[in-house]
Amino acid sequence: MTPAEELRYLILAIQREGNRLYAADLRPLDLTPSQAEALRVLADHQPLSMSGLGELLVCETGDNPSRLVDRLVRTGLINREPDPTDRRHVTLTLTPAGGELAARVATVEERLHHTIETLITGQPVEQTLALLRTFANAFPAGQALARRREHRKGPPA
Amino acid sequence: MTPAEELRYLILAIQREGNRLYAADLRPLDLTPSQAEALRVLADHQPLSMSGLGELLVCETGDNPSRLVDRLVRTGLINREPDPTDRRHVTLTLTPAGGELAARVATVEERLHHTIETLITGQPVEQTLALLRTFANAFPAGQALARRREHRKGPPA
DNA sequence: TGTAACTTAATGACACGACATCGATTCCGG
DNA sequence: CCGGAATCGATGTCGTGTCATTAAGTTACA
Repeated sequence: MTPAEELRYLILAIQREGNRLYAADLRPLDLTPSQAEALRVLADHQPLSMSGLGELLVCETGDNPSRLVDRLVRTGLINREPDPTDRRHVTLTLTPAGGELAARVATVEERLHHTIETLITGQPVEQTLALLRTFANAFPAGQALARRREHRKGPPA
Repeated sequence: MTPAEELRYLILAIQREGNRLYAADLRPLDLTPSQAEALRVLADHQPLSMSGLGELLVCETGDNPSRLVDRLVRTGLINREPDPTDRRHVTLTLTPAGGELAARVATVEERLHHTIETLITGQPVEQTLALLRTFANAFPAGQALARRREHRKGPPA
């Protein structure tokens, strides 16, 4: 197995299993991992338009997260209001319930990250991150991450 | 952002984008990445039962890949026959068309792996793989990978 | 032997994730 | 001011991916 192939399958396997673990931890909150990510991003960057949210999500690459938002609106976690200045846009904000749940998501994430850290301590973490970063930056989803690191709020000007 | 959190999102982002690239390369063959993986695994390990295939797939963790196999049977790429010695089992093999397509998948994968290698040359690949391996081996999907490395054919005895 | 535990594959349900398309709205060039 | 191009969000469709359940078959043990 070449390094490239092994890397490919390792990343697939880890993503899947990590997602399952994360989903299990989120089940008491009645949230999926994607929904949790949307809440966390909104908590940090609201208000956002639909595509503005899409640019900050690592899941749901490229497309509008309309349906993801739909469910969160239906469950009363997100407000979706038309933007009076440009009626093509919508304005997304967290409801009070959404804010509370976002905080609980943060707690769940802390636990998950703690688990991850115990798995990788003593390992060459920095080298790994460096490699994955250059890898990810070649792609849009990686750039979504970079955007979130910058804590940018407005549209790309 | 802690190393754990960054690692989590990097892996998610890379998996998504890699999957999109791979899917685009597979589109001329009318195959999805999961279907391609099933064909490749069968090419290397046939005949397999349904759950035997499931144990070797990195996608479709845990559960039986019945529906995945369904489509490949319907498109004439896989034979699914009852096992006369134990009628709970099915025996999965590639049809001639499936074998040809598996070979073409191998070509597509070579191209993909070449692309990956140009992205990671000059990077600490070995350290990265080591970290991800220990990470993955904590989980079933990672163990599927290990099983495939061993070229094992029979059930776990 | 008879039946309870287990294994295997299939299926129902639900939420993504990706692609394509559509209708409404806004922008821009003339 | 008008009309085409561009933008935004919604939606149709398809194939997963996961959990739960079910039905059929086999095994193990009293």
